Amino acid sequence: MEENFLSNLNEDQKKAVISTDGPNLIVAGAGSGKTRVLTTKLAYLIKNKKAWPNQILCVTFTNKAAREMQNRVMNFFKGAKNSVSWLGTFHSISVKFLRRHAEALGFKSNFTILDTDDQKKLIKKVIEGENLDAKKYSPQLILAIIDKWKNKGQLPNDVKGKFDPIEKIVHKIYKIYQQKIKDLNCMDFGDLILYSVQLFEKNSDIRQIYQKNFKYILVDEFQDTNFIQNKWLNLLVNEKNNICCVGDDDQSIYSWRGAEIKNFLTFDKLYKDCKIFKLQQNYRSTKNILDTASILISNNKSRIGKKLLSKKNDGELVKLNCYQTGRDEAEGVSDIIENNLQKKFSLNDITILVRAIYQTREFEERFLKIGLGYRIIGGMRFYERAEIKDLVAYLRVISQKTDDLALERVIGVPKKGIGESTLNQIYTFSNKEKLCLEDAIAKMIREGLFKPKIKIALEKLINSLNKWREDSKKIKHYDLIKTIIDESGYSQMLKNKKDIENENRLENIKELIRAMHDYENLQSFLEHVSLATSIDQNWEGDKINLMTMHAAKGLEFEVVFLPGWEEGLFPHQKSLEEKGDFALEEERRLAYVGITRAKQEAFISFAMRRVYHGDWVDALPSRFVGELPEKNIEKNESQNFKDDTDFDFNQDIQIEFDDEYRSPGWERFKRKNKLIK
DNA sequence: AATGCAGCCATTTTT
DNA sequence: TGGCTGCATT
Repeated sequence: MEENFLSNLNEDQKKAVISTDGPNLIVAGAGSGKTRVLTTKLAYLIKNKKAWPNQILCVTFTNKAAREMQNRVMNFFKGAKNSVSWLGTFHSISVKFLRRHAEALGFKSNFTILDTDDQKKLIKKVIEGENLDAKKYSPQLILAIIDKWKNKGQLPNDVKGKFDPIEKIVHKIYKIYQQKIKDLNCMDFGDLILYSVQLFEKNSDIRQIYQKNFKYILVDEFQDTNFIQNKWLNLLVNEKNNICCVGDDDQSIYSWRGAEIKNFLTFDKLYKDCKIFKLQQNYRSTKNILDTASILISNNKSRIGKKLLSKKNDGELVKLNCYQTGRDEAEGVSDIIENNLQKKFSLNDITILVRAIYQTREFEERFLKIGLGYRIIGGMRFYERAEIKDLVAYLRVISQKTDDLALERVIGVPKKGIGESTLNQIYTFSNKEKLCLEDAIAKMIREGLFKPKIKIALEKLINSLNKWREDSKKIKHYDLIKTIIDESGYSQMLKNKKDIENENRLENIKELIRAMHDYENLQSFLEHVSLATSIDQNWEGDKINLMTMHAAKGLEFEVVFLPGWEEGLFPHQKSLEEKGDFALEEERRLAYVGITRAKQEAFISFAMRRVYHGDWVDALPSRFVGELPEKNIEKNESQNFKDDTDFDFNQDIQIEFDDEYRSPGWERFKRKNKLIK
């Protein structure tokens, strides 16, 4: 059995697996089998009776990764009944803690998790309540600052230091906002981690229970943890310091979300007797692909530095294609797929990775036109669609009466003849009486504060909600939703609409009902709704994948297309403006992540002109293009221009020879192609 | 209160 | 380009 476990591993991997006790840091390059190591370690701990499955805390970056790991471990132990119960993302594990111990923090166990949309709406309400200019203080901006504080583990009373005028206001809003969501018995994403930390800090008895229980802690993608997540981990590590973190500094791409690479780089300072393992054998990509990625990333100054060795053959050269326009690029990519790739690969093996999600649109249009199947991972997510949010809002209020945000949506759809003014009255009343919206409405009805028409509408709604709550005790949640769709007038509303989108809406609702079957009860379904990540959507059928490079982290594909390598788009201008050289290096890491997703073939491309904001914009090749190693690359720019008689290449260069737009990559690109001396 | 239209703005990445 | 806000109309 033990042979079975370890025989698939190389020497370095084996060492990392069997070093179970004390702090361990595994520095694992792209494609070096870090997930395999982590999974094997998990199984190894169980097999050797070092711990029971429920005594291991294992944190992954996405739910998908958690699920895969769960499956793999179960495969090790065929017929085992115990799954690894504490395996999940920081957020999903936190929810588990918080549901159990909500009272200790003054919450009720059935709290609702707010999404970004809810957060913004709530902040907007606070801004309006404070009579502030919503233009100057956009919810977006305020939320970003609040999130930053939360990522650092600071609740309103902990935030200190010198405030600039804006931060002063934001702090005030933060205070009110935080109180409000607590009153609503809701938590946002940041709260899940933050309150877990607070739970353990304030209740050492509770902390000790878990600390004792978790004999081992395993952490994946450690390079992308932020301050508060690191603290969360440190609070749970037992006195033997049995914590094993896996990561790759070259794949740290989430600093904008508060991730601190410092956690990774100073791990051995925090845990003095830490053992460090390096995995440097790449089993994923061909030599050409790996060399391309390695040379590119070597332009970064701040990195631990490691040399990845490919276990594969040279493979195809990495193709570098230059197109005239964004549309040509989409056409070119689809041509390559149709003419060359479809013979060798299934569509599922082919993925297009973009910097920003809106870039998928051009490809979408093309694939629709020629009838190639595709799926977009991320973007407008399933649970962000209006009809889905509507129905989920009904479920939320039923599950928790105090969810005012959901009730407000419910009041709005289908239309009940209740508008802003009535809503404002209700809000005023609920503030005064310190009641949630629903209770406020009920009381206002009793006191006869509504006009007859409105009273009838609201009375009907309240009665329905109560009925559905009763129903929910008797019938399955996936039947409950059907009742709601029917009795709320939602289905009638859809029937009355006659636009093209309607079919899609009905499809989505069917899919919602189907998805509900996968969950035991209403609450666990609602939890899934708020914590599902973009890559948690369905991967069924044989289709080309479209997603951002961020979303592709941890995944691998036979063929990868990397379009849009243009200055301003990639590296993205906004990131450079914000954080300069630091951001540039992160963009480069993103490029590294992108290239290293490919197993057999990689196609990098850029366009000379592109439609942006509705009009044509000239583009320059990304500086990263100039950093690609000549010997591993096959360039296909020339024939594009040869075929095109309208295009005066020299003239275009002159136009673009503004200092402002000059990028190092472009200079080098031209030199290589003998466009300049 | 609901609908419709004009003009505005924006597009980085997400648990 | 297109989605969203705000204003005017019904």
